[in-house]
Amino acid sequence: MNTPAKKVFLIDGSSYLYRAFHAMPPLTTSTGLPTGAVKGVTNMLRNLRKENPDSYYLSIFDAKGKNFRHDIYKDYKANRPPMPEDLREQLSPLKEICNAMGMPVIEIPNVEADDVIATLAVMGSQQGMPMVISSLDKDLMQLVEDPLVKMMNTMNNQIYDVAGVEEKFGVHPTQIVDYLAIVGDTSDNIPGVPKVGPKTAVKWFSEFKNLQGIIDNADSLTGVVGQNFRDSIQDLDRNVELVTLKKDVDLKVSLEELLKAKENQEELNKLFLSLEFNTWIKATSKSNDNEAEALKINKEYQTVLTEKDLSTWASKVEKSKVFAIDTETSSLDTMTADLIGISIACDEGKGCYIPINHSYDDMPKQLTLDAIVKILGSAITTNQHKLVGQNLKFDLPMLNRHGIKVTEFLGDTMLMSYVLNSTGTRHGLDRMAMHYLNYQPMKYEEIAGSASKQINFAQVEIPAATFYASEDADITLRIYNYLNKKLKDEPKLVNLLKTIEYPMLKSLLRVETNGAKIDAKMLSDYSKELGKKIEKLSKQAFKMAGEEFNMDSPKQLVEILFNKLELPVLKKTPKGQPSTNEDTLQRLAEEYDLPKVIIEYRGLAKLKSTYTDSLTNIQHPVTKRIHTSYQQAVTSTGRLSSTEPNLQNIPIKTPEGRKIREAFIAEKGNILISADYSQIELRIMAHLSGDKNLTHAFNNNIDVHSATASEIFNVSLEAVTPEHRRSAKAINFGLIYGMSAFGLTRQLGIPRHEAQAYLDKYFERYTGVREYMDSTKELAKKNLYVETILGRKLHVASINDSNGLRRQAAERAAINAPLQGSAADIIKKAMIDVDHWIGADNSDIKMIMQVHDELIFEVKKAFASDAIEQVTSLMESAVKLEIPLIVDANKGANWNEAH
DNA sequence: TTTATCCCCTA
DNA sequence: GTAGGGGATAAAT
Repeated sequence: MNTPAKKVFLIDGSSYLYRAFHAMPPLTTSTGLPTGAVKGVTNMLRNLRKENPDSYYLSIFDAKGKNFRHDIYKDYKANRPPMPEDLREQLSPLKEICNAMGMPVIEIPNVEADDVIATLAVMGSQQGMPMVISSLDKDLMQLVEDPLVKMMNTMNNQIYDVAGVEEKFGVHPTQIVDYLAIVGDTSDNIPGVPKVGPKTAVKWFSEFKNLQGIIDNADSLTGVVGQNFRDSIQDLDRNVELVTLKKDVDLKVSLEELLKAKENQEELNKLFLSLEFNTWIKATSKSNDNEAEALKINKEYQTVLTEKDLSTWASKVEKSKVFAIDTETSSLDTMTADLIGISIACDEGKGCYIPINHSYDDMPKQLTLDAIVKILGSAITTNQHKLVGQNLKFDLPMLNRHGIKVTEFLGDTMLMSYVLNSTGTRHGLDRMAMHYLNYQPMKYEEIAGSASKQINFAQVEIPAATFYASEDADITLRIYNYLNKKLKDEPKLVNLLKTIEYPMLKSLLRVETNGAKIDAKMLSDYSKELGKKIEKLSKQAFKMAGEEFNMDSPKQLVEILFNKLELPVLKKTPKGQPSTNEDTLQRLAEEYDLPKVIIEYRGLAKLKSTYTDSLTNIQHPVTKRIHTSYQQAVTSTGRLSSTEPNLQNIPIKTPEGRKIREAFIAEKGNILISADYSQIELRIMAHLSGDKNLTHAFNNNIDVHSATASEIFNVSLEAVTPEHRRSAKAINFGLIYGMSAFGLTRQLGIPRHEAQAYLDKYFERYTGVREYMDSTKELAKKNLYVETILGRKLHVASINDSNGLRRQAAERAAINAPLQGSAADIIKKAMIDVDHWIGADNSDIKMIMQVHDELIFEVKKAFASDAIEQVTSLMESAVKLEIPLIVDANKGANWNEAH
């Protein structure tokens, strides 16, 4: 061999598969096939090969069957639990990937992977090839005695040569076998000498060189460990034999043959496709019809600067079956932002950008907005039923404000993706492009910079803007086409989009635009008041602590409470730090004073920072109102979420907190109305389960918690005490959350067996509920999703997870999802109906907020009674259930009064 | 400047 | 026990 030898990597497949299985989240394909471990190992292999491109790779797996070690020692590996089912399922996909990557799989029946690796290492080394064993198994360290053999932990890139082994174990690789024979190996169930661990073993080896040396001097070993060693001598030969790797396994194939393997990209693409590792699919030179081909569509993006080109695109819009549109703007505030440009795509791979308001030196002349509205705007308006976009809740107001009237549309890719699988990916354009098209579009930061260096889109040069904006429209169109195909098999979801999500988008637009009026003066006064109280409390706290510290810092608080003042640590955070949360402080407050002050401080500091200060800050400069942004494609269950600010977590529990609600007011001559569904999730539970007792309570307008208390405690409805009712309420709530006796114990502060007795009694009386919960779990396990009353599919990925904790969490989520999700469906339907009734530009009544089961309106005082009647009626009849839906509605000068 | 952690507000 | 958003601090970059 004259050419320098290439390295050969020996991959210990099983070892990595196990490690990845525990390290990776429990991913599955859309059909439920577990893929987390395969993904983890494949990723590792890809990285390894990237680092070492000019090398050979062999993958060694454990094969079926017992081996000679089981004959020597019947308990060999006897402590190994069987491979979890969802790991076993990943074994053969991984082997296929290894083969396709040109890392041929070697498994020899009745031979352990370690012995195969040892054999290969010797074969390679004899031919002068550097061998790298990629494994986590310390048995293999013995092979490093060969100067051509090294070990590598590919998870952290640590390399073990002779020095590395000595550093890690304190012994030379030639001593590893003896070392393991003494110390033992728990993973293989090989018992070492009792009480002898690494420290003692290393000490002995440094003194007596090897196992024989130690045995020869056994009598001189002192103490219990010395005696233990003398007692164990008869087992040590066996241990040595177990630990020593076999280096002469008959592989039936030569190393040369194995090293001829080549990667097969087409095969690999097929595997990646079936495992849904879409981002790894790579185009092959040979044309075929897999998804990767989408990448090779040529991009033809045009800048439109003349009326002639504009007309051409207007007629393309007219002739197209579907076109995607995207707007570029000067800010994210649709009420004030300037329109910087519009991009359009009518065919995949082809798009245009029409700059309108770019502003920089040496800029080409742009078309006027007037011309654009006249030529293109009318084409868009008359063809709006073919318009698709990504998050049209943003683009529609931008277009409308600038004279391009769009009230209808064909589709919104964000919502299409959301209804298909709310949790499959996030539903931003970039993430969807990666997920569905395996394509990474240009990022906004790439052309506009990021953070403090970010420039306005108007300053982006038109050629760069053309590429970025056209690509967004193009990608939107491609994603639309892709998802539209997927929706062909999902008529219920199409219906959900058309009857709920799309109308909801338009209603939300109006709600957001309406905004809520706040009393900024009152908030800032309250903020000052809170500020004073907070200052007083912190001074008090500093005095008690004997020093000043940052009370907002849990870390510093731990230092004061538990180190300086030596209060007992009752609870730790997940990361191991002593917990200082309210629950813990409350318990400490029984004995100590400082925790009490901190609790009070925290409560007020929260109100000030999160509510009084930030609400005043976020008041809109023009309207002076609060315009939240409702996120329609974020939650797993179908609920909305609210951001900037979050109007769905305004305090209500404490009097201090409720003062924040008093700041939500109405314009002069107006009044607020709040209408909320009563017990909606429990009612849905009654409807879905058909449980007789629950249904009876709701049909006869009986207080449901009292009814439950009466059933559980065996007393008449009249005899239910407040304490009974409180317990029953906790159970009813827990039910919705898929509770366990453990959770109830914590909630009610009662012993576990008592909580269990309540639950048993509950399910005895409400058999329909029990059956519903069981069948929901079963369905979830079978389908990997559950459904809401309007047919929304909610996927529960971990429902068959081998990890008990994860699986149970998924089961609880599966029970909760149809209840929470159906409630979300119902209020969305109600919002659409109410919004429809209100109509456009109605100054008598405006819908201004949604808080999951509550709608808030601002109405003319004279119209309040009519409004309450109409809103109540529309909400109660939003859907027809087996039990009535009840809405409580109230009016008031502010939100606190109205609620 | 971004990311993680802890805490706390809602239905 | 379910589902969210977000502020402040401290560490990582």
